[in-house]
Amino acid sequence: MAAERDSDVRAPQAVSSDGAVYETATGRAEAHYYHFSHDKAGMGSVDKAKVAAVVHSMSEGSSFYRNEERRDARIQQQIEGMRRRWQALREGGLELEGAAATARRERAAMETRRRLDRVWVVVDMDMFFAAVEMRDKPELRDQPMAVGGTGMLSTANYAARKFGVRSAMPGFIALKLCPSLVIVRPNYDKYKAAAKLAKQVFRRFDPQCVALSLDEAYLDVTDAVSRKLGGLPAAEMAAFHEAVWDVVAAIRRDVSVATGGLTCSAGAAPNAMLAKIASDMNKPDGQCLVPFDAGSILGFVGALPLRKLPGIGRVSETQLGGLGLRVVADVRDEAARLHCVLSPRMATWLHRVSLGIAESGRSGSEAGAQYRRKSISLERTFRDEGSLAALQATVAKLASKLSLQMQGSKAAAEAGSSGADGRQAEAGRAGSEAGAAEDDGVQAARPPRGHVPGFFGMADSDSDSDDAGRPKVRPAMRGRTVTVKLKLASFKVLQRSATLAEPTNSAEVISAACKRLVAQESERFKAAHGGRPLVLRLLGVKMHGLVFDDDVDEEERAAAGHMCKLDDGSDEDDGADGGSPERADSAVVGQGRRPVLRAVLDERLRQMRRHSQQSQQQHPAKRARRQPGGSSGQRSLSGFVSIS
DNA sequence: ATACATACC
DNA sequence: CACTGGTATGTAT
Repeated sequence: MAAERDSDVRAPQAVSSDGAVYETATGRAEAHYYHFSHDKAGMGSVDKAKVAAVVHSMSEGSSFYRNEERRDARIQQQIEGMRRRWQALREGGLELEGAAATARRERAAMETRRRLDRVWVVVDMDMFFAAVEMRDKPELRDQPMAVGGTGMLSTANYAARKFGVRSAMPGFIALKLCPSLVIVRPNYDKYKAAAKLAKQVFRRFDPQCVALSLDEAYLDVTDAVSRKLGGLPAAEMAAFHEAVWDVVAAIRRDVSVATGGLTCSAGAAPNAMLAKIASDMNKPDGQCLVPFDAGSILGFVGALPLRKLPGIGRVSETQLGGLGLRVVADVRDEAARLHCVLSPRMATWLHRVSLGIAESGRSGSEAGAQYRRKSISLERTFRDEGSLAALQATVAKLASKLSLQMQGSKAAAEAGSSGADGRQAEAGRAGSEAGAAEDDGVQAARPPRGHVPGFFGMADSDSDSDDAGRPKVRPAMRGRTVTVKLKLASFKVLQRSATLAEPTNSAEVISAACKRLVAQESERFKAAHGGRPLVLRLLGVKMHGLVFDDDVDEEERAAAGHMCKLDDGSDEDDGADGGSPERADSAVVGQGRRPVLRAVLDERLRQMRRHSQQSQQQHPAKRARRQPGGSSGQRSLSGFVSIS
């Protein structure tokens, strides 16, 4: 989480090639838009050692903590293996020389693909949930507060952060750190309403903007910047940067006005990855512009701690740290060696992002590609339970709930409150924000679709209409593979899956399959543990291998004897158009149609995550992934700016 | 195809 | 009191 800086009237800044922040000549625009300043403290004044001690004392000896220790031990072991390989690489050795050649070729090819002709902006609402609560209850404003429950927090305001309270922190630990902390239960409807207002602003700057979560959006503002430049060739880079700066300031100002004073932070850059990183650098209530030239970009990314890269989480950071790599420039310098120690994908991905290169086009969506979810799941945490009958009852409930969601909006609507289960309306969802600092980690990223109010205590997670008020159609789907997730009382997680002969969304079929898997595992556990029962703290049911009813192919249409033409070209999440469920980056389906919103979102997710993950075994970290070729047909700014 | 692990919000 | 929930994807087997 970017160190919180004070926020009032920050001069426009950009980062120069050495990673330092410089001022542009564009101070005025935001000077009068931004007013209040959260005290700069943020986490800056937190006594980290003390916080760590408290957190540790609260966790020590718990099942959770013991599980974490096992996990850490495993990771450390992997790192040992990596380190040995790393050190065994000899200068001048065959392997390393070969890798060096690969890395050189790779870099040259990547530089070829660098694009500086699109302007991306990532907007991130500041401590979103908490900000909404504070806006609506002034008495909370000067009070340390967080949104969530005693189990888990979603987000905390800055007063609370001073005590070390963070997103994704269990509420009971937060209360130890800050006894006066006020924990407010989430009011998702309010957050959604606020997000909707913000989105209306985003749409004015980019009609195809994508909301990645309630509190975060991605915008391609290239056209808005062009307009700002009024068609005049902004031969000067400074004038171009100023225009970008002003557009971002305008977005933030308008969001604040539209939402009744909520603030946001934003980053602008030639690609979404850089914009995302930049959005975190001047929060809260600030913005950061990454200059549109390769030299500055290399300096900017090079100085970043690896953890700042979307896709590098706690584990990858630790692994790379074990090799002595701390900032992005380190991996750039060690690209060859990394090719010898990491999986090819991970190595290539790291190399590419270390150069600040990422997809900058709108890709798939522009060709009318359609987003289709790959899986749908529900899971539930409960008190340790060792009775198989009780566990199976939960499985049945999850299965029927999932079945309902898979049957689309009609089924969900008809189900009404029957699915009830009001009793478990507990904490519902809470924190987010894996691990480290980062933004505000408002999680509720994507409300489960077809969610029936009340089941998990998240009332009305999805409204019946989209942002434009059109009725939302949630397509029915079936899945071929069912997976049950079991979290033991020890926090160890197991998963067992089975592929069915036919795709289904029947509650009975799903339930039966899941129960069988759970029963099997229960037996296996008893056999292996001298008859001790399998005690769980969580059960989950997931389906993948999905086929959508509105996504049938030609033969099916013919056989069904009707046209499944549901898509009107609107940006419905799941309009039908016969697109395949896979990526269709190059599929030129429906040229003139508006891209499906979700497809764009999917694109963003890919760009940011594609690279995450890694796996333990031998290869420590993430992977890489080549992006589909840059999309064409986009207006370029090259007429306005000289691109180096 | 299955299992596990990581990441993101 | 008490360490979430949902989706995606990489890697290994």
